[in-house]
Amino acid sequence: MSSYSSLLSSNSSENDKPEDTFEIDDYLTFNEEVQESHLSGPYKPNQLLPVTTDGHADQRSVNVCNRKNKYMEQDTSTGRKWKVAFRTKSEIETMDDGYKWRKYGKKMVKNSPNPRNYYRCLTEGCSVKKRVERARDDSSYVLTTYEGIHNHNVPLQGACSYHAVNSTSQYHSLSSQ
DNA sequence: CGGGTTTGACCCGCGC
DNA sequence: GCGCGGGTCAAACCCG
Repeated sequence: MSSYSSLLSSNSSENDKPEDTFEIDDYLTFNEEVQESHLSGPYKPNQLLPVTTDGHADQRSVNVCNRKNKYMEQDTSTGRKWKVAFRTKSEIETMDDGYKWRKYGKKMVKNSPNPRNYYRCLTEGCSVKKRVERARDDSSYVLTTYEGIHNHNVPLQGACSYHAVNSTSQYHSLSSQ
């Protein structure tokens, strides 16, 4: 895929070079209150939406995200939230995705030996949050959940250099949590 | 000294 | 009402 940030932006720009991208193991995006009329294809309301399993977002995925972005812009007053979750097999947890984050919390989660870390986007007026934790069943995987849509561009152009290694394509559903 | 992190306390929703 | 678990706050702390 191109960078996560360009995927989320309503007008996806040019693709990054392959060496500037990171291989994701899974990529899920879901909207808590999405209306079926806003989605095409087999997706249903409140359903997790597997976007890609090979580490590259396909055109359908981008279309879904773009549609959802527009939908959210129309309904920010309703409290609808966009969530994007993906899993990477990586040694490091805090990957530089081009945005500036501040850590504001850390919690041990039940039935997991690994803590969950909470981050907030530092850009003023942007309320995007993300949660990072290691998978409870395999600590070599990092689960990252983004909540919200950035209302600004990536502040650090060219900073999206992820080097997660040995990605695989196992399906993983966060709905089991 | 300023900005980011740590960490215990606090808040809130939910199930019983 | 109470306890539990997840999420957030904020003071203390750390570090460049």
